[in-house]
Amino acid sequence: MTEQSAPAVDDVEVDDLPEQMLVRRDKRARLLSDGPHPYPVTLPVTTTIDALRAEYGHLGIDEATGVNVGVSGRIMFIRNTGKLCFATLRTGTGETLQAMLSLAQVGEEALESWKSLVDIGDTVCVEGEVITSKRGELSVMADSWQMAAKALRPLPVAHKPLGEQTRVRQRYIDLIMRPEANTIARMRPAVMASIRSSLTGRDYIEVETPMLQTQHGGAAARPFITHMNAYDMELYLRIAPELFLKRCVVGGFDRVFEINRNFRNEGADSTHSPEFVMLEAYQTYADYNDMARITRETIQEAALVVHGSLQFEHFDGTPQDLSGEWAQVSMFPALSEALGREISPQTPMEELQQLCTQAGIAPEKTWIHGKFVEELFEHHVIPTFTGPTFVRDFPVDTSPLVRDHRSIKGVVEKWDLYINGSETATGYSELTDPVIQRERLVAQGTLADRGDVEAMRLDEDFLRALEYGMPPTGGIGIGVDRVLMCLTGVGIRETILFPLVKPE
RNA sequence: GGGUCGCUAGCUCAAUGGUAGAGCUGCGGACUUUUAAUCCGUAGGUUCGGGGUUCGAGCCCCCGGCGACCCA
Repeated sequence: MTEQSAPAVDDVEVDDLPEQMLVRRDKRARLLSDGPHPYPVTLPVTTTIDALRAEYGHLGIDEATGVNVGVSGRIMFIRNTGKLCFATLRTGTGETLQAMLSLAQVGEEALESWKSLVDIGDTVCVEGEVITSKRGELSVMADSWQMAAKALRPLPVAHKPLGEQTRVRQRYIDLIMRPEANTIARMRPAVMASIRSSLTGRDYIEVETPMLQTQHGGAAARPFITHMNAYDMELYLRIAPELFLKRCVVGGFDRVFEINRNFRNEGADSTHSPEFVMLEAYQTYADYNDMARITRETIQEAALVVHGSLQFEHFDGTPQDLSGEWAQVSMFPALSEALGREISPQTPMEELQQLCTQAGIAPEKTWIHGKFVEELFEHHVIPTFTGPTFVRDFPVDTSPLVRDHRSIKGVVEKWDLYINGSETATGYSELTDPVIQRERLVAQGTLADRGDVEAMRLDEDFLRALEYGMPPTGGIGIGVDRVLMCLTGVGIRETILFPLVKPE
């Protein structure tokens, strides 16, 4: 592209723009030549819409305060009459304030430029007195106005729901238009802070462990693979921080946690995102019962922070009750009851395969005994849950990092927490015997060699760490996105500001 | 992976195989207390992309793209 031809191409592209964008570009040009500047470096802002609402929200009808302010906001609605103009300014929190421009106050020139140059979607700054209108609307009666940011693209109509595509692909529009999007986006950091506070309040230390790993482990999942040029080697984006956090425990962190992103190279749907936020926490001298209690309390404390109650409603009005103790079921007995026949770790594979076929579940070649049991459980039992439920005592062969149950043969001390049918957290009494751990990981390696892309690889350094001795330890993983889902009722892509989407 | 549905103006949506429309937005005009202001006038389209059937395709057929839902 030569310098001579570039402007010509640009001109063609500009000519192709919809009329409304051309109009706004023209208004920008007029602002540049005649003022006020469409993109000023600074403005006489003295307060915020939220602060004005808080301080003067109680005013009655047609009151004057004598207080002069400079305040800025995005124009959501405009109502112009001949000599008096109204605009609804909105701030990021969704709070609004009315700007009023009267001929008597701002003069003919400023009023005319306002009417001809200002559009819905522009961000403007008005200076003037804080008043209420004759209808009681809190307003600033402008002495002058300036442009804060001229919008070159029109906003969607405010009265119709935004299309799903726009919501996800252009979240900034979603945030401008939909208060609910804003609320959810602000709920996430509140929940993150609450979780941190719940754990640090229980003497946990937060650490950060590698996201780029030379071998992936700590969960059964397919990793993303990347390449490091300096060492000319393949690296994996982590699927879990578990093996590093356990190294911390070996090193003397008796209570340790991490909140960060995990990456799993699997499908994306309303409950799965390829990158998601996971809390993992480990506590020495705790078992999976202790960790279940901490999990429940942590989620309950987060709900209290954002809803003020453990009984609240989702955005669609669905009631959610997180109060009290949560139900606990044991996997094999619950499945046996649902199927009306005894299912145990000793049930023959052929019988499980047959049950899957009857249930319309298509087994995959890589499935092992415990996987069949878990699939049957998901199909027959999980849909019957009515509130938050801990599912306890999982098959040993699908949980290679968990210790055997202290009294039941063939299962491990692991639970999964289901809320609204979605796996929200998991907890263990961790396996601390380095010899058994090695045997389990060797078995995983065999599965991987057979083509199970989710199986773990042998992590020699992790085993070496365990061989120095890890005290009895309980561990949990809480899906932060899933917690947000149960607090809001929306899909995982709505809890994430910028979920991965295929390019348009 | 399989099935169903969707993609039309800036936005949200209409349109028996027969002139592509509406509301809001925009533009021009009126209006000094509006609240999605109102009233009058007016502009706005490569119907997701490609191919086919037909006198004629937004619509029917095939291929592809993106998405939603259900199933596995």
